[in-house]
Parts: sequence; structure tokens; C-alpha cells
Amino acid sequence: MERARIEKISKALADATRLMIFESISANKEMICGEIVALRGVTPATVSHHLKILADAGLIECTRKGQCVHNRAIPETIAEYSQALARMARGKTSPARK
Amino acid sequence: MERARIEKISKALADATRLMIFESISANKEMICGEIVALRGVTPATVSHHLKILADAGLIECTRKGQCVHNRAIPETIAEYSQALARMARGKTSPARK
DNA sequence: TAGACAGTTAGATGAGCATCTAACTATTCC
DNA sequence: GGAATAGTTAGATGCTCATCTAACTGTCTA
Repeated sequence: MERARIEKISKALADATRLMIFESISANKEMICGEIVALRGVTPATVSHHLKILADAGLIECTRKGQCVHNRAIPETIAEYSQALARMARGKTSPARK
Repeated sequence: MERARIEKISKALADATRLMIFESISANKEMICGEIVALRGVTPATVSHHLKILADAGLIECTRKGQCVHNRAIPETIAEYSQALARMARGKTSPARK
């Protein structure tokens, strides 16, 4: 995983509201936006904004079903991210492969 | 690891310059500020600022030896961070302990 | 088709932060 | 002690971003 990707995922995880959202989605397997809005005193617009950032980072996946959007976590992304960081911390200066 | 700690470490890793610094320190076991300054077109003040953030997050350790400050990575922090994220992604809503 | 419900997009605002310059502290060596 | 070297601190600046309100799109149902 290249450094830009690591940076993007780190950024996605670097906000209290987004961490809370990601944690909730992970814990519930799947959540719709409305449920997330209800969790915290935050507007639908803000939730939508954060979901987009999480999705862009590959941490969640959003699919529309009817008028609701279902969001589920992608744990593989965290796994790859962890591995990349571990490799970096171990001093493997350059990514093993692109 | 509580969520605030995860957020702090994520924030520390959420900047291209800091990632580069952390990666360099990890790869070289130990670096002094001057070496880091030379790596990138960035002033000593900026490097000092970033090192403080990395140290505050527990990602590096800085010790003064003479007039140089030696910086080394703390890989255990990345390990704990990875585990906390993995647990979260697996849906363990609340930290196992602590 | 009209109204209601679920999200998204656009634009504004304010807070946080990355970076710089300049001045300061700390340490070494002559 | 004074000069040189290594970092730090303070203050300023400009950019990014979290959040809101308001308006919009898309989908369902009566």
C-alpha cells in the first residue's frame, strides 16, 4: 500500500465523529444513514459528508436499497492498513509492492 | 485502547510530511532533527512541530544527547493501534479491557 | 401525480492546522 | 566569555475541513 493511501485512511480515521460512525457500523454489521443521524446530535448533511470520506478511503461500502442507503464496514481495508503500518514501523522503508 | 487515543494516533499519521518523517525514522532506527530537515524542503521549525505531534501520540521517542536530539520509533504503539482498529472493525463495539 | 420520507449537494462559517520567519534557549568548542 | 551549531517557541498566514442551513434529487405510497 503506497503512502498516499495510508495517509487517506489515516485522515478518514482522524475525526471523532467518523470514528464513532465507523465503530457503530462495524458493530451493527449494517446501518442506514437515519440510524447514524439518530446516534449523535448531527445533521443528515454532516453524516452524508462523513460517509463519503469513509467510503472514499475504502473503509465502508454504501448501497442504495429503495430510499435507504445501507452502509457496511470493509474490515479488509483495516487489515491491509495495519499491515502496511506494521511494515513501515519495522523499518521496511519501501512498500513491498506498489 | 480508548477511542480518543485512536483518534490522536490517526491524526498524527494523517499528514504526508509526518508519515514521511515517521517512515524515515523507522527505517533508520534513529535520526536527529537535522537529518530530517535535510530530507525534505522543510524548515527546522516545521520538523520540530511534527516531531512533537508524533511524540505526543507515542509514535516516537526523543532524547537529547549533547546538542542533538535523537529520535527513534516506538513500534509497539503501531501494534497496539492496529489491534484496537482490528477489534473495532470486527465489531467489538467496546474495548475488550481498559 | 402529489406528498412524504431519505439522502445529497451547494454555499457559508468558523475552527484547526501546516508552514514560514524571527527570535530565543541550550550545548559545544575555542 | 563568545561564537557557532542544534532545536524550540511565538506569532502570522493561508489552507483544509467539520458543521450547519437550505435547496435539491430520488424513491415510495396513497
